[in-house]
Amino acid sequence: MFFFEVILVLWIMFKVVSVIVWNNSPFLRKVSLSSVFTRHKRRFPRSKWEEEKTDDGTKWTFLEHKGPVFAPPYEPLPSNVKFYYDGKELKLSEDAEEVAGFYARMLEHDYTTKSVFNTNFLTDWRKVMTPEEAKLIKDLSKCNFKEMHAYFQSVSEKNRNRSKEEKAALKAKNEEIQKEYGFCTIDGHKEKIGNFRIEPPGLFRGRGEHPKMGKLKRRVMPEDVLINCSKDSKIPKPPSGHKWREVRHDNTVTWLASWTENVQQQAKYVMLNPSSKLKGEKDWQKYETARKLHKCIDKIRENYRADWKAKEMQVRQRAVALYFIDRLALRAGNEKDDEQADTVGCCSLRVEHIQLHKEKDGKEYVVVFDFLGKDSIRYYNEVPVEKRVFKNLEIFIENKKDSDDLFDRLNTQTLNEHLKDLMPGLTAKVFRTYNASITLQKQLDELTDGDASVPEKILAYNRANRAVAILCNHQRAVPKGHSKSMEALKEKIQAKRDQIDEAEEDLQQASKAAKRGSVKEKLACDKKKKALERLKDQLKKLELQETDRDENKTIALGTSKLNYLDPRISVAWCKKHGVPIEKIYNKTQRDKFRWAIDMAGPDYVF
DNA sequence: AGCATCACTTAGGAGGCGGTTC
DNA sequence: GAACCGCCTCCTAAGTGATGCT
Repeated sequence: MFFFEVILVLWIMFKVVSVIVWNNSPFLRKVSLSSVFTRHKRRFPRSKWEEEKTDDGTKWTFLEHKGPVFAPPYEPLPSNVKFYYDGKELKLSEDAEEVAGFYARMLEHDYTTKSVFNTNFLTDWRKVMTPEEAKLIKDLSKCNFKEMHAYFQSVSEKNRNRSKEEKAALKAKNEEIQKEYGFCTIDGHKEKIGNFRIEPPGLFRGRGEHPKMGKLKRRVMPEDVLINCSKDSKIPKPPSGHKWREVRHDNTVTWLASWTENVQQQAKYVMLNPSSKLKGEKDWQKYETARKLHKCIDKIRENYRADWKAKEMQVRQRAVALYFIDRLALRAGNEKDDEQADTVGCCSLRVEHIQLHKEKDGKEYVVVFDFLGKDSIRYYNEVPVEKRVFKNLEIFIENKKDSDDLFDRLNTQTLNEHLKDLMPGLTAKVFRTYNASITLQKQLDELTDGDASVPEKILAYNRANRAVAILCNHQRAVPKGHSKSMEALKEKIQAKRDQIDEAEEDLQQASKAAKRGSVKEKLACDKKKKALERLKDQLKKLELQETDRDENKTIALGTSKLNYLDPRISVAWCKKHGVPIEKIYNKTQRDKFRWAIDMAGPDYVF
C-alpha cells in the first residue's frame, strides 16, 4: 500500500509542477482571464471525455487575410531571342517557350549535366508542346538554348544595374504588396505571414540523387488553392475571372491557404511567420518538452542500457537505436519510397551504412557510420561504443545483405510509442533538441572567460554553437573562394604585424625623445602609444576572425541556432556577460525569439 | 494493422544587399 | 566609387510524427 501512496504523492507533485510551469508561460501574461480559464480546464480534465472535448486542438477563433500572391504571368521572349533545334531556328509556342526558358536559365548549373534531370525535363517539356513541336523535338542534345540563356543573363545584369530610383520604386512596390498580403489578423492580433507568395512554376530541383529532378513544376492557379479563414471574416477575393478551389473554415489548423504541388503530390501551405504568437508558443513548448527530458534522461539512459541485454530482439534493437539517437543526435529515420532520394535516419539505417571494427586507430569497438541523411548530406563518424552495443550490432547484421535494414524489427512508430511511455510528449526528435541545447549550455560554461573582451566572448559563443552544429551534422558547401579569402586575410594579418613592428620602433624613438624633451614631444609619444594599442587591437580582431572563419567553412551555424538551441540559454548568457543581444541574434532572429529575450534573466538554466 | 494523408518543423542553397576596403 | 565579400532573406525541399482511413 505504501507503493500507492508514493504514486499519489508523485502525481500531486507533478500536477503542482505543471501548474507552475504552465503559469510561467510567457504567452500567458497578456492573455485574458477567460482564456486562462480555458487553459486551466484543459490542464485538469475531469474525465477523458472532457479532455477530448475541451482540448480539441483549436488553434484560433478568428482568422482574416487577403489570400496568397500569385506568380506574375509569363512574359514571352522578345522576337530577336531565338531557339534552334538541330541547327534550325524554331519559334516555340508560348507554353513550350516558357518551359524551355526554365531549362535555359539553368544551363550553367550542375543539374543539366545529369541524365535523370534531362530525361525528366524533356518528357515534361514535350507534354506542354503543340503536337507539331512534340513530333519534331525528341532529342535534348539537338536543342540550342544559348540565346535564351544569354538573354536571361542580360536581363539579370540589367536588373543588377538598376538606377537608385528604379530600385526604390521596386522596393516601394514590394512593401505595398507586403503590407496588403503579408499580414493577417488572428484572434485580434495583426501577425506577419511567412510565405504569402505562391511558388512560381519552374523545374523541380530535388536534392541529391532525386528521381524526379528536372520535372516541370506547373503554374499554380487560384482554382488549385484552398483558402482557410473565419466564416465571419472578410473572405479573400480570388484574382478576377478566377475562383478558389475551396474556402474552408477549419480552426484546428494554422494554415491560411494550401495547394497540392504536382511533382510529388505534396501539400504546400501558407503559414504564419516564426515571430507570430502561434509559432512562438509552439517553439516554447518544444523547449519545455526538451527540458522535461533533461529531468528524466538519466533514468531513460539506464533503461535503454539495460535493454541492451533484453531477450527480445525488438527491444534490443530499440535500445541500440535509441542509444544512437541520444548519443549521436541522429534523426528518427522514417521509411521512404523510391520516388525520393535514397537517404536514411536511425531507424532506416541499412547494414551497408555501418562498419564494425573491433579495433581502429588504437580504439576498441569502433562503429563507422557512413550514410546520406536529410538533404543527402553525408554523415560520417567513427564512434567507439560500449562492448555490449558492438556485440548487439554484430548480431543484428548476422546473415544479412548489405541492403537489408540494420534494425529490421524497428520503425519510428514503434520507437515513438515506446518513448511516449517513458515520458509524455517524448519522441525521437526531442533528443536532438535536448542534446543540442544542453551541449550549448555546457560549452558556454566551459568556454566563456568572464574577464575576456566582448569579441573574445563572441568567439566563445560561436565555438559553443559550432560544437552543436557538429553534433547535429549541419553542413554547408565550402563558400566559393574560401581559400582565396583566407589567403587575403593572412596577408592582411602579416601586414598588420609589420605595421606593429614599425610602430614599436617609432614609439621607442619617441619615448627617448620624450624623456629629455618638451611637452610637445611627450604628447607625440602618447599619441604613438595609442596608435600602437589600436594596431594591436586590430591584429587581435583579425586573428579572431581568421580562426572563426576557418573553423566555420563547412559548418552551418544557422540551423541549430534557429531550431535547436533554447534561445533562453543564449539570452541569459548575453545578459550575464554583458554581450549585446544583437551580437548573437540578427533582426529576424530577435523577432522570432522575442518571447525568450523578454523572459530569460541571467540565471536561466536549461 | 498497415497504409496514406496531413500538418508542421527543419534544412541548405540562391541571390541580393549592405558594409568594408582599396 | 567600385569591387569584393560575407551575411541575411527568401525560397522551397525534406524531414517528423499524428491522425485518418480501409
